[in-house]
Amino acid sequence: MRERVMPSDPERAAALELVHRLREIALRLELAAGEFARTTGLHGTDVRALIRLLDAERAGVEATPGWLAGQLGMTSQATTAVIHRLEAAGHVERLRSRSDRRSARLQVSDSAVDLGWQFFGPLLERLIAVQLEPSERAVVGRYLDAVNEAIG
Amino acid sequence: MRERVMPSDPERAAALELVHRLREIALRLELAAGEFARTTGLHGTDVRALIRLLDAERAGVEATPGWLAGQLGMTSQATTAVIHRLEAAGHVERLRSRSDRRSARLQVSDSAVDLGWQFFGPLLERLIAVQLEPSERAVVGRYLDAVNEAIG
DNA sequence: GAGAATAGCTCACTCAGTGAGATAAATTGG
DNA sequence: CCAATTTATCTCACTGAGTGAGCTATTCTC
Repeated sequence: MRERVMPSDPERAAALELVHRLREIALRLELAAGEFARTTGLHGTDVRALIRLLDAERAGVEATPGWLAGQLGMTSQATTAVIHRLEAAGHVERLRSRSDRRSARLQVSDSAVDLGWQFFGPLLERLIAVQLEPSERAVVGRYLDAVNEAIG
Repeated sequence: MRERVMPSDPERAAALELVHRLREIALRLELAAGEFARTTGLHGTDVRALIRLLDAERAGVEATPGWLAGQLGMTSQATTAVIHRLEAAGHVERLRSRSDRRSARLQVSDSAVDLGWQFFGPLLERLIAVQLEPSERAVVGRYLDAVNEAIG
């Protein structure tokens, strides 16, 4: 190797630039969630839990307390507390699981969905409004998929 | 309007799909930061602070406690505590600000940079390794820029 | 069916983050 | 140029989110 290839490589620098932009987006989404938490009086963790529960519903996955704990990277006890708070606020219902009577099925209430839509709706609309040609969208989609795979 | 245009619009659905992938990336980056925190014995907030400080350095911005508080969306007191912890761990140095003697200049130590590189280096390499044609990279770059603008 | 594993919970505790308020330096108005 | 105000940060006392230990109920395994 006659010279430092990597850091001076313009291809590499350009790729790094994309990663920085992705991180910037991640940061801003996090701050937006934090702002939502403040305006609704919820805690940051509670908001993250709600989002994960909504994602589970969308994906058709049965959300249990244990599953949620894994998603949040927290202990089951802390997750129990989160669920209690969300339940008290009327955002989540704890239903019996049919398959396992030790477990519970967590269901997000309509009011919580409405609340989230009220706050994130406009943001989501702006994001969706970013127009791309179908071919461009395919390129972006492939890139995001590759990134997701690289992280996971 | 004869039918629900928006939800059934395939363009819209495809755009939404991209947003979901972005959110997935944001979530995974967050979890990676959490894992880094656990392995290093730092707190999640401390890691976020370190990352922001490194970003500031890269951007040539002078990082003060007040600036950091804003970046973290936290009070100045909590930020003082974060800085104390990072200082005690030897990850940050508090230097005098030349322009304002009330304020401090926060500098990340080399050891912290090394530590971060050790953990995030491999991840970053995998992300950079996602190969794109220059034209594709331009498309992705434009999309990410547009998304960033839409969030901010 | 006995023993092990699993899902979730309660209890007691720790410490991260907040509100109130202090200090010190910079800025502004007369 | 000095008093009043604002700004940047810090200390103190407190709250409550998250953890570890350990319990109960149910399911799995042999």
